[in-house]
Amino acid sequence: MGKTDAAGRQRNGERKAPPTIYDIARLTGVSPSTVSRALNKPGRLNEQTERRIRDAAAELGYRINPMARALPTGKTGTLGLLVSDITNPVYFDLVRGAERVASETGLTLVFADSQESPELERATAERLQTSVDGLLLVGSRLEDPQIQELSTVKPLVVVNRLVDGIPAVFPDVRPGITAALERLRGLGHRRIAYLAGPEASWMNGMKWRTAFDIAVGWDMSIVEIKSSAPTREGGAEAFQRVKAAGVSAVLAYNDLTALGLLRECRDHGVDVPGELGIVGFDDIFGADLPTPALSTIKCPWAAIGERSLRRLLAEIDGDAAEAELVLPTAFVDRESVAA
Amino acid sequence: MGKTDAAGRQRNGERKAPPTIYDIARLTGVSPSTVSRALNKPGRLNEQTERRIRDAAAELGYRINPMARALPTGKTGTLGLLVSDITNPVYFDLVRGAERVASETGLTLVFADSQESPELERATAERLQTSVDGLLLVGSRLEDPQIQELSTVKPLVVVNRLVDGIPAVFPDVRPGITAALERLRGLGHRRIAYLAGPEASWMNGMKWRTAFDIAVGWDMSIVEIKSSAPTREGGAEAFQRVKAAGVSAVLAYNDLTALGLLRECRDHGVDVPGELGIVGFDDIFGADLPTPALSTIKCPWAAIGERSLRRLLAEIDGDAAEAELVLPTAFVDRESVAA
DNA sequence: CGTTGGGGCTGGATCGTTATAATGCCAATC
DNA sequence: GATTGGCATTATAACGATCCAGCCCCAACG
Repeated sequence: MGKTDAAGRQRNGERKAPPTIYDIARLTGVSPSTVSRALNKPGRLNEQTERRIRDAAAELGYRINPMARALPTGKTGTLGLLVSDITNPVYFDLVRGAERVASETGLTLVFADSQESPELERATAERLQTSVDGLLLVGSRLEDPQIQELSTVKPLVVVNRLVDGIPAVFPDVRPGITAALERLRGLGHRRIAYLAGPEASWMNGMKWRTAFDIAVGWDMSIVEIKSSAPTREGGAEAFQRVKAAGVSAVLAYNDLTALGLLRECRDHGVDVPGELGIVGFDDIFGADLPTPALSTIKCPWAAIGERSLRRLLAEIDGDAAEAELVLPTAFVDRESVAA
Repeated sequence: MGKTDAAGRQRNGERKAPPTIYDIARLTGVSPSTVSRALNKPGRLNEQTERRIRDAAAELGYRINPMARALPTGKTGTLGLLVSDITNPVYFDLVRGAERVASETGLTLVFADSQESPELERATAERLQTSVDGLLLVGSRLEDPQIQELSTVKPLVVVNRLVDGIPAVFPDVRPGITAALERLRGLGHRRIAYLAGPEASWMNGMKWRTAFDIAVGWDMSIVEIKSSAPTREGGAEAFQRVKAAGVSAVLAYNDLTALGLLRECRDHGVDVPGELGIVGFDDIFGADLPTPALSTIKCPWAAIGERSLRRLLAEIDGDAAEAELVLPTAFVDRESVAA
C-alpha cells in the first residue's frame, strides 16, 4: 500500500454518512420525536431520558442537519450580506462586525458581491433570499421600489441608505464633515471641491448635500467634481479636473479616491497639503500609510456591521425596533491637511 | 392611508410564501414530478409540456428551494471558505477569485473566520460541514490528522499548506524569494534577517526554509526573528530585535509585518532603504502606499482563489485532478530596497 | 386483432427534522 | 373501583424537492 492511501483518507464516495436522530433513537430505545425534543426543548422531558439522549448524541458525534430542519420550520439559520464590491477595504470592519454578531448567535453569514451592477445585485439578492432568513443590503444601487419589493419576501435591512418603510443603519456624516470643514476653514481654505462617488449611491448624495450645506453656511464655495469610479483609479483619473477647478482643498467621497488623488499629486509634484489639502472618508486600512498620511472622516464600520445585524435579527423575530439607526462619524486629522 | 403603509411594505408575518412546484403543477395541470423533471432534466419531456411548465414557473416567479432539494440529493449547492483572519487584506484577492468562480457556477460561498484559533477553526469547520458540499481551508492552523479527519466527512482542499492525502493549492515561494535575495545580494547585503510569522503556519516554515536554503547557497548569513503576530503591530513590535540583530535587510513573513516595521523605522529615524532594506510578502492592497513604497514578493492570490475553488469542485464531482497545484510568485521591486 | 415496445407522465416513497395530536400510564380523587 | 388529571412519550403528518417504479396510451408488428 502506498503512503498516500495509508494516510487514512477516504476515497470518493466512501465518506461516512452523518448520524441522524434516528440513530440516536435506536441507540437509546426512544422514538425520534423524543430525541428531537430532548435536543432542542431542554427541560420538557424526563431528566434521565434527556441525559441519556444527550450522551448518545455526543457519543455518535451528532450534528443537526440544518437543511432538514429548515424545511418544516422555514428558518435556515443563515443571514445574507450583500455588498457592492467585496474588494473595497471599507467593508472589512463592517464584515468583521457582522461576522462577530453572527457567530455569537450561532448564525452563518453568506457574503455576496454585486460588482456595482444593479442587475447583478437584484439577481443575487433574489437567489440568496431563498436560502436565508434575512438580508443585509449594504450600499445598494437598486431603486427604492425594488428594495421594497425584495423586502416583501424576507426581512431586510439596508445599510448606508434610507428607503421608505425599510429599517436602515447608516453613519451620520454631519459631525465628521463639520469638523473637517471647520479645520479647513481655520486653515484659510475658502474654495473647496467635493470629489463625488457613484451617482446611484445614496451616501454620495448625502455627503454632497451635507458638505454643500455646511460650506455655504460658512461662506466657503464648494464645487462637485465627478469621478469615474469610487476606486484609487477613479481618484487618480480626476486629478486634472481637480487642478482645473482652482480649489485649495478636496473632500473625497471615500478614502480610495482620496488615496488615488493623493498619489497622483505626488507623482505630478503637487504638494499636499501645501498646495492642496485632501480629506478622505471611511478611515480604511492603509489611510495612515502614505506620506503625508491621509486625514479622513472615520465611520464606525464595525459598530455599523454589528448594529445592522442585530437590527436584522430583531426584524426577523418581529421585535419592535427603531426604523433608523444612525451612528456618528468623526474627523481624524493626520497630515494631508495642514497649514 | 399613511405614506409609509402605501409604500407597499409588508408588515411582519404577512410575507408571501414563495411558490413551489406544486403550485406550478396545479397551474399547468401536470403532476409535481413532471414539473421537477421539466425544470432540471431539459429534453426528457414533451417539448410543449416543458414549455408550458417553464412559462408557468416564470410567471409565478418560481425559485427552487435549495433546502428542500438538499435533502434527497445531499447536495447543498454551497461551498465553505475558512480563513484564519478575515480582516487580513491578503485574503481580498483570494476571496474575490473564489467568489468569481462560485457565482459563475451558480454556487454560494460561505465565509468564516477562525480568528487564528485552532479550536475555533475546528468547531467552525465542523459546523460548516453540515451545510456545505465542500470546504476550502485557507492557512489552516490545525494539525495534519485533524485536517485528514475533517476530510473524511466532506471533500476538502487546503490552501497555503500541504497535508498528506489532501488536495492542496499554494504559491511556490522559491522564484520570488530567489529574485528578492538576488537583488539584495546585488546591492551588497550579506547579513539579512527573516521576520517570522506564526509558528503554526505551514507557509511560514516554507518561506523560512526556502530563504535559508538560498541565502546559505549564496554565502549570505540569515537569522530568524520571531514576531508576536502577523500584523502591523507584530511588525512594529519586532523593530528593536531587528535593530539588535545587526542585519542590513529584512525579509518579512508578510506585508502586514513589513509595513509595521517600515512605519516603526520611519518613526525612529532609521532610513529605509539606506540603513535597512525591507521586503514583504503578498503585495497586498496598500503595499505601494508608503514612502518608500514596499518592495514585496507577489503571490497570485486571485488565481489561487480560483484554482482552489475549481479543484474543490473537481473533488466534489469525483473527477481526477492533480494532488497539488503550485503557482509561482514574483519579486515586485519598489522602493524599500535600493542602493 | 392481440401483443409488444416505448414515450410521456404520475404515484408514491424518501431525505432529516419539527409540530401537533394522540396515547399510555400512574397517582389522586370521589 | 371507576373517573379524572397530568406527565412522559410516541405516531403521524407535514415541509419541498427528487427518484424510481410503474401506468397509460398509441403505434407498429406478427
